[in-house]
Amino acid sequence: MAKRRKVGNLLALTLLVQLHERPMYPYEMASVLRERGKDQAIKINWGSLYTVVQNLEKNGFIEAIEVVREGRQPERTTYRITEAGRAEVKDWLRELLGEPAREYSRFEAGLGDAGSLPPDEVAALLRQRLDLLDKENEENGATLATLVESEQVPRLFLIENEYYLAMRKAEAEWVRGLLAEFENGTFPGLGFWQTLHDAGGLDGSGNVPELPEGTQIPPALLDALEKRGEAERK
Amino acid sequence: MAKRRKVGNLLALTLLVQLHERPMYPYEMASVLRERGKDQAIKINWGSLYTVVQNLEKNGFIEAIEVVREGRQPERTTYRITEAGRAEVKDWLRELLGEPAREYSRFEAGLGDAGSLPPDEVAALLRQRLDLLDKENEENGATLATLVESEQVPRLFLIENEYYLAMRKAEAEWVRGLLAEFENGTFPGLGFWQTLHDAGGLDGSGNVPELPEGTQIPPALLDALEKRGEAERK
DNA sequence: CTGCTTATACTCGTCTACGAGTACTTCACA
DNA sequence: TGTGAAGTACTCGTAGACGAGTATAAGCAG
Repeated sequence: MAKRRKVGNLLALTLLVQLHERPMYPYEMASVLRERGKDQAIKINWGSLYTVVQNLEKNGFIEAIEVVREGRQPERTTYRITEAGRAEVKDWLRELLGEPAREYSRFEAGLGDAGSLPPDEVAALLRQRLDLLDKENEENGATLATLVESEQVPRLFLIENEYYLAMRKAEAEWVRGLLAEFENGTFPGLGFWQTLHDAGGLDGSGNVPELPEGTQIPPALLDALEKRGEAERK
Repeated sequence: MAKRRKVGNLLALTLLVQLHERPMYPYEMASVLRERGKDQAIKINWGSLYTVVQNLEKNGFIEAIEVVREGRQPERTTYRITEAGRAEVKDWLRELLGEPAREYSRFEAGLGDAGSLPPDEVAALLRQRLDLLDKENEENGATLATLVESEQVPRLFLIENEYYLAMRKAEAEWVRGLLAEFENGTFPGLGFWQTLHDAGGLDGSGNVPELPEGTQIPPALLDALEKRGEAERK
C-alpha cells in the first residue's frame, strides 16, 4: 500500500488518463485539462509538465510516436499511452480511492501553533476565515448546482468538485463551532492563554511562563501520543 | 496575501515556535516536536530538517549561539530565534489561520479520474475507504476524548487534532452518501459508465466511445468552468 | 499594414525535498 | 564482557518541483 510510484506527481495520473482518449503533445494535454476544468482538482505547473512527461516516457508509461515541426515553432512530440501506462493508472486509482492517506494541510499546521498569537487575535482571524469560506462556498455551490441542473454535464465529471465543496463546508462548520466557543468564553484555558501573552511571554523575553501545576503534559499522554504516532508511521 | 515566504516549508514555522521556548540544536527541536505529538500535524522529514534550519539562519530568522562537540560525536550547533523570526511567525500564522488556501488532495485527484475504472470497482474501493475511515476515526476519537476528559492537556494543544478528526469524519460522511447513491442506483449515468467499460473502451483499444448526443460538455459550461478557474487564479 | 496583446509551446536553471546512509553511543541482557 | 538493538545526530546525493524566461504565431484595433 502506498508504494512508491515511479512517477509520483499526481499530474502524471491525469495526463495518462487524458492519453487514453488519443495521443497528444504535452502542451495539448495541459490545454485539454484546463478546458475540462480539471485544473480545479490538479495543479497544472508548466514547469512540472515537461519533467513529468519525460519521466513517464523514461518509465515506459507513454511513448513518443511523432515529432512534428510546424514553421519555425519548436518541435512538438506527440505521445501515446502504453499498456504499462494503462496498468499504472488502474493501480494508482485503486490506491488513491481505496486507501485513505494522511495529508497535511496548512490550516492544520497553523492551528498547531495558534497558541503563539493572543486568543483575541486568533478569534479575529478565524472570523475572517469563516467569512471567506462562507462566501466561497456559496459561489461554488451555486455554480455546481447550475451545472447539475443543466443535466448536460454527467455528474461523474463533477464529483471531485462536489467532494471539495463538501470538505470546505465541513471546515466552515468546524470553524464556526470553535469560534462560538471562543466568543461565549466556553473554550477552556482562554484566561491562561491571555495571561501568557499579557506577560509578554512570547514577545521579546524569549521565556514562556511554566504551565500551571497539574496542567503539564503527563507521561501517560505522551505514551498515548507516541503510540498513535507509531501506528501511523507503519 | 499568500506571499512567498523566504522559507516555505511548514516545518520551519513549528521550529521557530519551538525556539520561542529556549535555544536548541536541530535534532533536539525535532525530538521535542515528536514528544509533544506535533508530528501528527507536521511531517518531520529528517532530510528537510537541516535544510530548513540552514535556510532559517540564512534569512536571519534564527542565529547560531554555540557549537559544541561532545566526545567524538558530530558537532551540535545550537540556535536561538531572532526578532525577525518572531515577526515571521506572527505574520505567517495570520496568513495560515485567516486566509483559506486552495489545497489539492490525493483523493480529490483520484475522484477526478475515477471514470477510468468501472463503476462497480469504484463502489468497492469507496466501500473499502469508508471502512478504513470509520475505523480510524473511531480510534482517534476515543484517544482524543480520553485526553480531553483527563483535563490535564490544555485543549489549546489539541485543536489541530480536533480539526483533523472533524475533516476525516466529514470525508467519511461524504463517501457514505456517494456510496449509497451507487448502491441504490440513484447516481445518474451509471448505466452509460458501465457500458463504456463493457465495450472495452478503456482497455486496450485506446478509443473511448463518444458521449451520447446531448451529453457533450456544452460551451456554456466551459465558460463557467473557465470563469471559476480565473477567479481562483487571482 | 503596423503595432499591441494574447496564445502557443516549450527550455532552463535554481532551489528544495527527502531518502538513504553513516558513525558513534548507550543500554539490555545473556 | 561481548553482542546486538535502539537511539543520537547528522551528511550527502539526487530527483523533482517550479518560476521565469524565450521565441514564434495569430488576432485585431486603429
